[in-house]
Amino acid sequence: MKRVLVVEDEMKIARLVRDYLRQAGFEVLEAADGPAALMLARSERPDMIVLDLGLPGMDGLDVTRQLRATSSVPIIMLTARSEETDKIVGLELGADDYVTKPFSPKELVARIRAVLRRADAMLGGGEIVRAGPVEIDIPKRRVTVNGDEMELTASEFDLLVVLARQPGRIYTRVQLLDAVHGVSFESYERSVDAHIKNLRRKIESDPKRPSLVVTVYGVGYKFSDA
Amino acid sequence: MKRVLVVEDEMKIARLVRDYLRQAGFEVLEAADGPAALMLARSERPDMIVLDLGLPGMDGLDVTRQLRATSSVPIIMLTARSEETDKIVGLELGADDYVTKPFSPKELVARIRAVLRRADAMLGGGEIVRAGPVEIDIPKRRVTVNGDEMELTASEFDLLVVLARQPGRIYTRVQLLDAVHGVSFESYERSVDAHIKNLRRKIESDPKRPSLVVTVYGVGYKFSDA
DNA sequence: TCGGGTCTTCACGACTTCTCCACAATTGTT
DNA sequence: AACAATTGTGGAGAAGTCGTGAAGACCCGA
Repeated sequence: MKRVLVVEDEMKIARLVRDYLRQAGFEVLEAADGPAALMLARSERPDMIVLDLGLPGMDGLDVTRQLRATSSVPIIMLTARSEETDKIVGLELGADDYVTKPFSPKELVARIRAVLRRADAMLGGGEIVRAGPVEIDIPKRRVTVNGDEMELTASEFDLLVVLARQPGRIYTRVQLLDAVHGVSFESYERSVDAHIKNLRRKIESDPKRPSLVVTVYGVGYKFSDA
Repeated sequence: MKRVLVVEDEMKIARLVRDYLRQAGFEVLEAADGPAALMLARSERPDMIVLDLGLPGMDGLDVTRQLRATSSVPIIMLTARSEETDKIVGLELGADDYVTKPFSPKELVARIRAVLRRADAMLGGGEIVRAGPVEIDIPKRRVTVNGDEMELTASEFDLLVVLARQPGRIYTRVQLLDAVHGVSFESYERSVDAHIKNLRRKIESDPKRPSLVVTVYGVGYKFSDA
């Protein structure tokens, strides 16, 4: 049975959605604001999230960003019809679909089913990136080097995925920062160096002489394609 | 520039979409039915396809199936609100996204961009510049001369790219300085000479008699177009 | 609120590259 | 040919870049 986290501050709508989803055979978790949503998402790991963008306090887009930082859980956004810009930004942040208010519960359920099916199809394929001795299971966020599993932090993982997806391609520090944070956040470029250092400590056989994550002097870093 | 094939039988919608996509900087190809779409997709190899499911004659889902049989071109489906089953089947057939009518062109463009971005990340467009015996892989910043790989510094590489992009075209030292640094930086013009010297040492078979990077007395340098 | 992990930022040393100069070699001009 | 202008070149010092450890900020779960 699939579990859906509904993030909605308006009681009336929340109840409507909850009842309808239960009727349709889903297990429903509820949160009324951003922080609660993030907490529940982490602790309960629902199969998908229905997120109202018009939340008080924390903006719905921020919630999306933060969720996406550590998880690829499918997200459907609820928006008032006027917030078109939000929709677009939302889609770019990685929301899987959105529904505009007013909506029929029937439509919402249909979309939830569609998104879940799509997610399942994805998972079935199981996206795996291989590069040299490194193997990355993206949905599971698991990395092995020569078969040995490594424990990476969120940033280290994101960095490695970007680099390993296209071995040989060189990325600047700014590009890599973008990969780690959703959007280009103002910050010290060289924090990338620190992450690279830690990443190397974990995945390189001789971190002093990196053979996987290679620095390109004056430009940035790349995953070796030799 | 990205090329989008729009498959739509209703003239009004087709025109609306076409105009909006052109405005957004896409090149637009058009087909009004399934067979035409398949033909164009095969002959023109567009970067993505926007496909109306409600086509006369051949069903949009059949088109999807046939496309998928030979290609992995990204597909966005247009559906009328009621055809829910179609949507689901479409996604299972490998469509990348769907948009329900009525839709805003802005939304469509946003989704196209999102899908293209995803596809790009997958592929990694390798731009390659060739000039004489020199081959330059820009994203990888790799240079080969007659197949032998050369190690260039960042400045040498930047210089070479500018010159090799348009063999025969003559650049002044100032222009070449601009190429190396972002904007025209106040500095000693003749440091370009030093870089040219080092570059020649690496890529010319006889650096004393340069045949690739040629000096134009009194003006500057060019890449030989002979 | 605390404790543990992660992320950012900083400062320093080691290293690479760039700039700049002086002088030599070449080219163009008279 | 003689001269002037321009370019080639080696090399030294300046400037830039990277690796690193450590300190503090930050975040999250207990």
